[in-house]
Order: sequence, then structure tokens, then C-alpha cells
Amino acid sequence: MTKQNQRRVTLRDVANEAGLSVMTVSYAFNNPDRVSEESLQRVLNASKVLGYAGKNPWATSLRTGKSNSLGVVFGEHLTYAFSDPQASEFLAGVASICVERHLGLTFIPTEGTPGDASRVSEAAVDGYVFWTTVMDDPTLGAAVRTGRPCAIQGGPEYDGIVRVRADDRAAARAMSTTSLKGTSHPVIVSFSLDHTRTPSQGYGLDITEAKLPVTQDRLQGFREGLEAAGFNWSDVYVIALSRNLRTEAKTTFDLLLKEAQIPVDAVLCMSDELAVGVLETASENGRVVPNSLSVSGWDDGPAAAAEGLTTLRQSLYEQGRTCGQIAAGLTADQPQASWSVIERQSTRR
Amino acid sequence: MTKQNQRRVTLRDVANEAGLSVMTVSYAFNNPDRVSEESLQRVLNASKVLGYAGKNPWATSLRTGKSNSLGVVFGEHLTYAFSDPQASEFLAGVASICVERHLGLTFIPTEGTPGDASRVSEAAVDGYVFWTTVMDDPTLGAAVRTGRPCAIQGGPEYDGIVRVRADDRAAARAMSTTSLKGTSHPVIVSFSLDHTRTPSQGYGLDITEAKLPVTQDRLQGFREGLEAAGFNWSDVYVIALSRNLRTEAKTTFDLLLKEAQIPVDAVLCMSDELAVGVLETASENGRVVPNSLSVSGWDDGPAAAAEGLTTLRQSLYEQGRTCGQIAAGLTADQPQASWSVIERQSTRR
DNA sequence: AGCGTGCTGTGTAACGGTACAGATCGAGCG
DNA sequence: CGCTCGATCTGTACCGTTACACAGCACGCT
Repeated sequence: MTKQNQRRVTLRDVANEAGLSVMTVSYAFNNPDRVSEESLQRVLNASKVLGYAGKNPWATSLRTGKSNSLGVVFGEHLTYAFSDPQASEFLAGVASICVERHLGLTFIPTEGTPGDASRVSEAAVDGYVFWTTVMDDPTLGAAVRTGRPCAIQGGPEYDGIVRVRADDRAAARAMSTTSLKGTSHPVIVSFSLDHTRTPSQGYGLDITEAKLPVTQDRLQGFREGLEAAGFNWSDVYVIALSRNLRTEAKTTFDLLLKEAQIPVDAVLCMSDELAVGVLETASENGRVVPNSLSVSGWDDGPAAAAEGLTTLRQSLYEQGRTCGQIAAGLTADQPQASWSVIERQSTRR
Repeated sequence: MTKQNQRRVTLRDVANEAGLSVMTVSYAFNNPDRVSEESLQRVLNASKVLGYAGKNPWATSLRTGKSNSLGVVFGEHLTYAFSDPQASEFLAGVASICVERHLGLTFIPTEGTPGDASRVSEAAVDGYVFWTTVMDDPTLGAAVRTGRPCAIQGGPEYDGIVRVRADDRAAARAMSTTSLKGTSHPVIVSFSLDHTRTPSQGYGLDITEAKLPVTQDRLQGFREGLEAAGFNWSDVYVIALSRNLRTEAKTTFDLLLKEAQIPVDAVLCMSDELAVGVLETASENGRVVPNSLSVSGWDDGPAAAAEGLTTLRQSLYEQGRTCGQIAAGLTADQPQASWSVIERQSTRR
């Protein structure tokens, strides 16, 4: 063992070993051009001899006020970050910025309890990215109060946090028009996402009841599109699912068809994943898409193209990149993410 | 603005405002039972008045030597963490521990360059988890030298790092036996993973050439199983793919069938994802599975059950949990992860 | 009265780096 | 020869928190 006691080797130890001052050693590591070749070698040598494990990150951060890491506050259970396709795509975008700028990526687990606010404000990060956050989340304020840059995907709107999203309301308006083409007097189901619900609990969700701002915006857009086309919002069953899983959509839609016997003509889904589940259940129940049933998804992920799904294209990856850039302090613009309706075979022409 | 200048509010400021000592304020936050109800209220009140953003994480960590965060060193491009099904499942396991123990999860991006070693040793984490690491990765030594607990999935073996994995060699041995049941004089292709390769470059990989220890172990196991059954290792084409994508497997296998015209009888894949790609290409080329072609996967993920794939079951989620526990310092055991061959319709009985 | 005990509050010295201002010294130059 | 200048090196004061040891003080008990 080269280590004296149990104490970790510090810059000072290296300086002593090398017969140089602490500052020279510090410069040798951070700004090698500023020291002579000979000193540099002596520092490197002394480090090796003592087994110097590198600069203490906390000391450096405390002094410089930076930690070279972005924080992600993930509104749902952290394991979903790696299983939900929407979240994954978004996070890949954030990660791409981290790779480019040599930043760490720190997930700050929260569970929606008030105590989590301090876990956010006391995270060693230089900026925050929020994902699927509910309206009254106390962590938003905690992040803003740190004075570090903050970005949020979707919403809610919050003073001091840059909001990155497509215009969900306009997009939903367009989607409802496309989706109901060639249909008269339809009965419509909207499969929405609202992770504050327990599974299959959300029958008949009212617009204002939705906890996620994105859900609110889209429902509002659906409503406007439908009413402009002469349909009634009261003919729409809004069903909120707690998880973005095709199995959730399948069991719920099956129940709707078999038990509730609702004569549904169109299903507007808020993710491709849910839409694929609806398609599967439809075919199991002998419904022909799009002639006897119109189905639309959201996001235009890989599954949408494979299944011929009409969907709303937006790039969550790009939105992730934008959020990453904002959190890294590279820009402070409030960007408008683009979107477009992609018409495929799951809706009538 | 309640803030005086630009300086961030500190504990000291709160103490002054509350008319108490710094330590009392510190106790009020960390150990409220130790202060009187009245002091507690005064501290809380002063914090609110001054807009105290919470304890400075770097100062706390510097003093206590802990940062309440686990580090993940991800051998591939960080965006794959959110798209590769194997990685995702493993990371979900790590994340579950972080949620349970109230720890952050920090990804430390590396690109395989020597400079990355310092990014690892200077990360503000309490322990390390390694994923898909090549044999001579310098970040391994950097992590060990910090003295913090380290865990690695798969390999390589490294002094001071707990290795979590199934016995890949024995598993591969069993799999090759199962997979070649009812076959005589077969020509075999093994689709392997080796992310240091550029796409489709790895024709005719030699066992010892494989950069990933897991790949080496499995190839070795395949070889032993085949030779024990009287087959020749020289009849096996080992093809290393750089990415765990079904599209990679599809184009490569298509090339093999059409251009190289190799009369392949069995394909042993090192992931379900690759195996599914092989199945798709096989059916496009009119090959009937399992009668004219045996296909096996690895991991028994959701796709394997859906496609009736014979595969090797292991739980990367559980291995992720184990790695997380080790990195969090909750245990130091060298565990043996379990595995079993799951026989389905893609191989002969 | 004297003493131990528990509760509450306080000063000070770290933790391990970096910013900053300045010291030293030999070379170059009029 | 005196002076400036650049290259190199150094001492010290922080950054903001917590560990630790100790100081009052009220209270109950002998």
C-alpha cells in the first residue's frame, strides 16, 4: 500500500512529494501550458507514486460553482425512463447534448412528495430538465430558486422555466379533423395519458381534471376540432390511462367494446404505443380499420410506420436536445417545436 | 428581489436573519429534533424571507464525503442507454435501487479515449456501475483508485470490481446443444455483439479477437458445446455486429443468404433483438423455422415470447439491481446470476 | 446545597480544491 | 547598467457546509 493511513491522497500530498507548491500542481492538471515541462513531469510522477485518484469533484465544484452535469427530474417512476418509448426518445436527445458538451447526466428521483423539493434543489447539477410534470409540482419552484437554468418538456408553464413543446392544442385540432374525415355522427374515444391515475380508473375524464398540461392542451384541441366539424364533445369518451403501455390500451378497449358495448367509430390516442394496442384489440374483435374504425396515434415513432398508423409527428429527440441545450446554458430561447399530421392507412381518406 | 447582490444565500445568511448560530440552522435542517420548536420556526421563516435555495450540495459533499448518487459508466454512446433493450432493462434495475435508496443516478459519458479516465475519477458519485466495457478500458482503474465501490455487468474481470453476470460460457454450451438438436453436419452462424466494430465489418471473428469479455465467453461456450456434440468449430461463421439492432441482423443475414450463399442451418444470436431480425429475414427468404433453420436468441425479453423464440433466459433487471446494491455499498458479495434455456418453436425438438 | 443529566445552543476547525495577486529570475534592449 | 517583460512559481484567502467539543441552564434527585 502506498497510502499512508486511510486518508485519500490530496493535491497537497502530491505537491509535497513533487517538491512544488499546491498551485503549481493545480496548474499542472488544469492548465499544463502554464508550467514548465520539468514540473509537469514531476507532478505526473508524484501522482503516480502516491496513487493520486484525481481532483476531488466536490472541492472543485464548491470553488468554481459548476459541476459539469445536467439534472433530469423525471415525474414518473425512474424505471420508466428506460421502458417508455416516448421518454426514452426524449432522454436520448438530452443525452446527446451531454455527450457533445462533456457533461454528466444526473437523474434525480422524485416521488411527488414535498420532501422531494429539497432533493432537487440540493442536487449537484448545473441545470434542470423536467419531464411529465404535473401542474402543482413543488420541485419546479425548488429548481428555479437555485438560479440555475431550467427547461421543461410539455408543461406546465412556470415562471423561470423555458417550455419546450409543440403546439399541442393546434396539433390536436388538426389531428381530430384528419381522423374523422368521412365519418358522420361518430362516437369517439380518446385514450389519454395521465400518470397520476391508477390503471383503468379514468373513465369520463373532464378536460380540466387532467393533471398533465399536455393532456389538457390536446383534449382542448380535440374538442375545438370536433366542434368546428359539427360534432359534439359530449359524444367523446375520454379515458385516462396511467401508463403508456399497449397492454393497458388493449384491456381497456376490450372492456369498452365487450362490456360497455359503446358503438365507437374513432379512437384518438395520445401515443403510438396506445394506438397499436387499440389496433390489436380491434382486429381481435373483428373490426376493420379504417372502414369500421378510425385509429390515430401520436409521435410517429417506429411502431407507427410499421403499423400504418396515422399519427402526429413530432421529434421528442429534438425536443430533448433543445431542453439539454437550455439546461446547459447554451441558449435561452423559447423555441417552438414543429409538428405535422402523418396520414396513413388507419384513418379514412 | 429579496437577494442582496448576486450572491447566493447561504446558511450563514439565514443564521444572521434568524438571530441564531450557523450550527443551529444546520441542525434545524438536518436534525430538527435537536433544536427547539421556536428556533426551528425562526429558521424556516428566515429561509423563506431570504429565499434560501437549500444547502449547497458541493459543500455538504465535500464535508461529508458522500454525494448520494450512483455513477454509471456506459461503454457505448450514451443515447443507446435509452434505445438498446438490453441496456434499458439493466439500467431499469439500477434505477430501481436508486429510487429505493433515495440516490441520484449519474451517467458519466465516455468515448473510450484516455482522457475519459479523469472524467470517471472526478465524478461526484459514491459508487460505480459499468456496462459493456472492453478489456483494456482505462476507466476501470480510474474508478477503483477512487476507493469507491464498483460493480460491472458481464466483464472484464478487474481487481477491485465486483463482477455480476451469468456463467455465460456454461450457458452458451447449453444453448448450442439445445439449438442443434436434430441437426447433422450443420453450418452455423453466430451473430455476436462487439460494439467496437463498425457495422457489418466483423466477418469471421476469432474468439480471442472479441473485445467484449461476454462475447468471448459465449463463443467459447458455443465451441465447447458444438465440439462435444461432434461438430466442427471451423463450420461456424462468427459475425460481430456493432449495434444491437434487428435491422443490422436483417441486412447482414440477407447478404449472407443471397450473396455469400452460405447453406446455413442454424443461427445462434447473442440477443433476442438480433434473433428477431434473423427470423424476419428467414421468412422473407422462404426459409421455414425450425425445420430448415434453427434460430436462438438471448435474454428472453418480451420479443422472445411473442415470436416463439428459443432463448437463454437471464434477468438483466436483477443484474442491474445487484450492481446498484454493490455500488451503493449495501453488499459486497460476488453473486452468481441465474440462467436457463427456454425452448420454444424456433429450434427443433 | 451539590451533583448528574438532558436539552439546546455555539465557536472553530476542517473538507480539498481554485482565484488572485504577487514574487522571483533570466533574457533582451537601448 | 538599469529597466521592462514574459515565463514560472508561490502564499493565502476563500467557497459553504458539518463534526466535534463544549457551554449554559433547568430539572430532579440525594
